[in-house]
Amino acid sequence: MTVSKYLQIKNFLLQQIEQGVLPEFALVPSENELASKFSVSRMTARRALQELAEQGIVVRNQGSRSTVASIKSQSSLLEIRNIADEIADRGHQHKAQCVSLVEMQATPQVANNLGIPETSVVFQSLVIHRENGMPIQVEERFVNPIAAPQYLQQDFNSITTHDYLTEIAPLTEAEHLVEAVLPDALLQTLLAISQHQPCLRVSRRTWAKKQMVSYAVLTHPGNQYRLGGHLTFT
Amino acid sequence: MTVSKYLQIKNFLLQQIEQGVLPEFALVPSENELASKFSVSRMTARRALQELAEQGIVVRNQGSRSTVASIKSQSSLLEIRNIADEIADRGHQHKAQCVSLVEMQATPQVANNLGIPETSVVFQSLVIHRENGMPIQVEERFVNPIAAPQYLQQDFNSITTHDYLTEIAPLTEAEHLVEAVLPDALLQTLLAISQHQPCLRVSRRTWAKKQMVSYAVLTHPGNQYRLGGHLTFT
DNA sequence: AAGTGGTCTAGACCACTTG
DNA sequence: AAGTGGTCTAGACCACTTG
Repeated sequence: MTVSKYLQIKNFLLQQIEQGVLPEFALVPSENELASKFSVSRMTARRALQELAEQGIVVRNQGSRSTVASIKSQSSLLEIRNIADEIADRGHQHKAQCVSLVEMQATPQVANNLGIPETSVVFQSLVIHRENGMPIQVEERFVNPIAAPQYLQQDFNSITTHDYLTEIAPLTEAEHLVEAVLPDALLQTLLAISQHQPCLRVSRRTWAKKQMVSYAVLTHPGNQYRLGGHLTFT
Repeated sequence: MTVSKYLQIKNFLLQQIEQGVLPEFALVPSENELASKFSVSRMTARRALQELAEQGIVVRNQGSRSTVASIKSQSSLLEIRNIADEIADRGHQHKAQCVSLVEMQATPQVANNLGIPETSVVFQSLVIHRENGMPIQVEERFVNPIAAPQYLQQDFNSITTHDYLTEIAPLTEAEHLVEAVLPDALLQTLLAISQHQPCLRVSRRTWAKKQMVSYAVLTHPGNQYRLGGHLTFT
């Protein structure tokens, strides 16, 4: 499988940005420069820049040069995305660290969110996601044992919970709740932030067919993470 | 100002979909058909389809024809809702208080978000929304004077900015950014909260047809407001 | 085999910003 | 005046799904 030319250029630029060769607000090579450097037509070089612009990574300036956008992260509310893919798309390195993976008695809140009896046991995982080493999400997830009986046997340092769950049971439905919260002591430690740093929390319930699979509480430092969405009305 | 060809094609297709000529899952004209119908090169027709695909309005199927996307996946999350309607739906009383309504020089940030020259003037409104007397949203809105020339003459204590703007120019598109922030001094006063109370901020840009209409920064006390969404996958 | 979308070329003219 | 990004053309070859 050969990588298409525009993707090669895109990845080259992403790498330059990631490595700091092209810092925030730096001038990006022009379409013509990229075309000649990569022995490619201008339309192909253009496509690489265009897609980076759509992802909010570079800013196009008609009449003058494109620049590297401000670093703040952005992700789409419209898609259920794997945090690992999101980070990879930004050309950054993702690492997941599984802090705990246990079976526990469902609390009333958890049982309610998973739609199971209060007497049930559930699986619980706590994973820290890092982007280039910086903690960007603490993922606390409660899983319905009926939907994923082998959950406790997985290694969530090497596969994300999201990937594992979609593999064994494709998602058919999801529900979100987004709110701003202050971090408790545990979150302060895990995210390496102060008690007054606001956090963006996404609580997500997912279904496969009609069965509820998991309830996840995803907490992000407010200064590191944003959610974006684009809507078109007909 | 003439409208570019790919936009003409895009708008034509949007209209067909809107009017039900092309319902959910219908086959969309191929790139070649559009090219010949509009006397345009295939690359130009392609661009129209490509952008519709990026917006999730059509689905591209390599080797076979593009189709109109399922309605569910389009109208998914973060509806554009009027805060007044939302509060009314909860059976509560809504009151809006217009704090200021002025013409101002666009700051670079505002000009950028409205897609207008930095030398332009814009209209700015600042409105507090209350639910049963409790402040629940501070709405700071910047409006493109070209899109809403009579904006300054309205009474935003009795009609919401949202209602007024949708009345004079139906929304066709919106873009959101959601983040967690700490309130500045003004917000602390207006929302009656402390400096350490996290807030949920939604920045929203809206378009009517191809014209950008307004840029709104909506700030809510984190303990009073949540955003919800439900997604179904097909 | 015919049609479709995905990638790509080597040109062109334009509006815009900068020296 | 020179460089930039925005739009557009008329071709090409390919991988893929369909009859």
